[in-house]
Amino acid sequence: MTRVLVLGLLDVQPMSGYDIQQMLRISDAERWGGVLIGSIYHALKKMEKEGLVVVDSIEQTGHRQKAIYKITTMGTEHLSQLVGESLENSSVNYPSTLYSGLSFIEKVSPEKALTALNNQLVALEKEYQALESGFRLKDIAMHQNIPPMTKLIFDNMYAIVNQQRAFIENAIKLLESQQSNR
Amino acid sequence: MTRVLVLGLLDVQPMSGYDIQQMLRISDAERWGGVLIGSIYHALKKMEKEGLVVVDSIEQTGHRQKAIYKITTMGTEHLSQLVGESLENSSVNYPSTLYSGLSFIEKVSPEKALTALNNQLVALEKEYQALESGFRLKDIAMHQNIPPMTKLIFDNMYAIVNQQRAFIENAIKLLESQQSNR
DNA sequence: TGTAGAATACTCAACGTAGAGTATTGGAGG
DNA sequence: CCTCCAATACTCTACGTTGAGTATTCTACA
Repeated sequence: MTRVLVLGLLDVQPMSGYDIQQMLRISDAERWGGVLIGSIYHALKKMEKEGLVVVDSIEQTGHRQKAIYKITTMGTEHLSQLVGESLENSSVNYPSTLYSGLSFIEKVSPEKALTALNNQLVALEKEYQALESGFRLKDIAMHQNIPPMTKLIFDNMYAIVNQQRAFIENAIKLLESQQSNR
Repeated sequence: MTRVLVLGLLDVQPMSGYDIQQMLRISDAERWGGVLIGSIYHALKKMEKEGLVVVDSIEQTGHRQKAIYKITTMGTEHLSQLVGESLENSSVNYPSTLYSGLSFIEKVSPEKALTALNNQLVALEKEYQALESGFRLKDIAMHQNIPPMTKLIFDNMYAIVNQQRAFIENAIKLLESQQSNR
C-alpha cells in the first residue's frame, strides 16, 4: 500500500520523502490509513535498490540537503502492476482486534466490558465527525466539485463506520440483557 | 491481537505453540484474521521474557520435544488489560489497499481496471460462501446452539462483505459510465 | 515390512511498520 | 538583532509479521 502511494505520487512529479509526507497528509490518504514517516523513507530506499525510483537531484539549503526522487520506467510498470493487484485482491478486512477482544470478553467484568464498549462508541462517533468535517472541507476547497470516485470512497467510509456502530450497539445490548438475566 | 489470542488460550489451559495453532485453526479466528505460525512463537518467546508466560514442562517424543507454556499471574492481569483495550479502541479499519488502488486507477487502462474489479467481486463472493458454509458447519457442530456473541460477529462479517460488494459494484458502474461518456 | 506422505513442532531471516529522536533552517515577536 | 518555536528533512532502532524451510515422528497401504 505504501509503495502504491509513494510510486503514484512520484509518477505525477519528482519529489522528496518529505514532500510525499505532506502530500499524503493533505490528501484523502491521511483519513483512511496513515502511511507513517518511517514507511515512506523505507519504501524509497527499498525501491531505489530495486531500480523503481532514482535520486533525481539533491537540493542544498545551507547544511541541510534533500533528495528528490524520480520514478523510473521499471517503476511506472511496477506501479501499474500494483494498482491492478490492489483493485483485484479481496478488500474485506475484519476488525480482528475487536473480535479477539470479544472472544475473551469474559476475562473482564461485565461492567468493565460495558464501559469499554461505550468508550468505543464515543471513538466511532468522533471518527464519524472527523469524516464529515473532512468531507465538508474538501467540498468547499473543490467548489462543490468532488470527483465521483472520491465521493464513493467517502460513502464507503461512512457505511463502514455506521456498520461498526450498529455492531457495537448490538454487542452492548446483548451484554446488558445477559447481565439482567441472573 | 496475537497476544490476546495466545494469552486467552493459555488462560484456558497450558499448551504448546503448536496446540495454539490448531486451536486457532479450528476456532472462528481462522476466518477473521489468521494469526500466522511465526507470530505465535514470536509472541510466546516475547511474553516469556516479559514474564507473562512460562514453560510449564517439556514433553519428549523420541528426539522431538515440545514446550508446554503456562500463563502467569502477571499474564492473567495483562490479558484482562489487553481485552479491555481491544474492546475500547476504535475498530474501524478501512480497506486502504483498495483505496490506494482506486486513487491511482488512471494508471491502468479502463479495461484492465474493470477486469480487476470484477475479479474482486468474485473474490468477495467466495468469501461470502466461505462464511456461510463456516457458519452452517458451526451450527451443526453446536446443535443449533451458537452463542449469541458469535452470531453477532458472524452477522458483522456478513454485513462487511456485503458493504464491500455494494461498493465495488458502484465503482464498476461509475467506471462504465465514464467509459461510455466519451 | 517398507515407504511415501501427512502430521507434528518449531526455526529463521527477510521484511515492513512505527514513531521517537536528531539536526538544521525559517520566521515572528520582543 | 536575538531568541525561540515551528517547519524541514531525515535517521535509527525496536518490534511484529510472514511463510518457507527443517527435522522428526506417525500412519496408511501395498
